[in-house]
Amino acid sequence: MSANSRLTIAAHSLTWIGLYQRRGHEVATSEQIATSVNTNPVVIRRLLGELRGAGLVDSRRGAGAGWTLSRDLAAITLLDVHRVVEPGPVFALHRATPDPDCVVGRGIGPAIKAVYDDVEAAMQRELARTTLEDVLRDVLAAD
Amino acid sequence: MSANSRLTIAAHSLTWIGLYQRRGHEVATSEQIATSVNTNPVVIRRLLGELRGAGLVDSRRGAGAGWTLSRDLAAITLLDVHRVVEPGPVFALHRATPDPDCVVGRGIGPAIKAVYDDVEAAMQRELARTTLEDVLRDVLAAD
DNA sequence: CACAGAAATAACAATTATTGTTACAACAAG
DNA sequence: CTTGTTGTAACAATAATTGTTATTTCTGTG
Repeated sequence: MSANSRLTIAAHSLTWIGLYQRRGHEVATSEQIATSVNTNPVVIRRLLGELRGAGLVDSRRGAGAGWTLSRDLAAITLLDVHRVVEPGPVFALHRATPDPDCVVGRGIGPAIKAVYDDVEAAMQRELARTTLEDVLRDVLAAD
Repeated sequence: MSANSRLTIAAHSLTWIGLYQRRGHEVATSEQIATSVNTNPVVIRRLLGELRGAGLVDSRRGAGAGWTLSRDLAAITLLDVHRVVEPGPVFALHRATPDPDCVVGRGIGPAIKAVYDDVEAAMQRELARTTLEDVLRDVLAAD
């Protein structure tokens, strides 16, 4: 697969909007965000559009339009973002059903899925520990 | 990307070889394994070839050839397998370098990478907790 | 030595996700 | 009405996974 930087780009975008608003601006445009991220504005709009669907950001249209956070940075965890931009499991089970006449073929699916579920849970616990406020703090501290 | 079932197929293959050997057989052919997994033998050979490079299996060529485990199932964790078949991080950073003239552009990479590292570590801890012996036990218990 | 069975390997197509890009429609502030 | 920006569609480029076919290489056995 090509590199999957959706979570990175989404977190970057939200953090940028948060800092921009904190500095007194009303709305951030996808053009501005794209400049900081170094990508195309449409990429930003697509991602932020998904995040809007999850209630993390709002958008205004028309002249003077742009994006605003729906919640404070401190109320958005990386897990919140991850859930939106990376749905679906990290590991897939078999693409085709394994041989039902084989013990291993019959039992391996459920057996390994139990492990995958634990792995996902551990991942989510880690992602939930960090808010975008934490990220912004680290960003500013490193400057 | 297409579904990533490499870890699942690899674990299935190794578990199958382990059970087959435990039942008194010398070597397992990719044809047999492919039947249980329900895929093409070449897919199995490719994966097992990578696992051989990591010292998890051996292969014999010629007539009566096939695959054998290099270690007991109890000495192979899912992390061992994962390391071989899914190298590289779960989350990628930016594809293109973010704007160095922007505070967020400068700092977001290291800030978020620290989180990603913690997530990977948590994932690996979980994967290391399960051996293929555990998997086989669950498989047989469910039968 | 010849044969047969199986791995080793190369090559290709199909599918899919991500990313970047262009173009244009929809919309709202002034 | 003009202008700036989102909303959206459409497309290409890239890349990874998976499946498949075909061919070569190796080795045990008769």
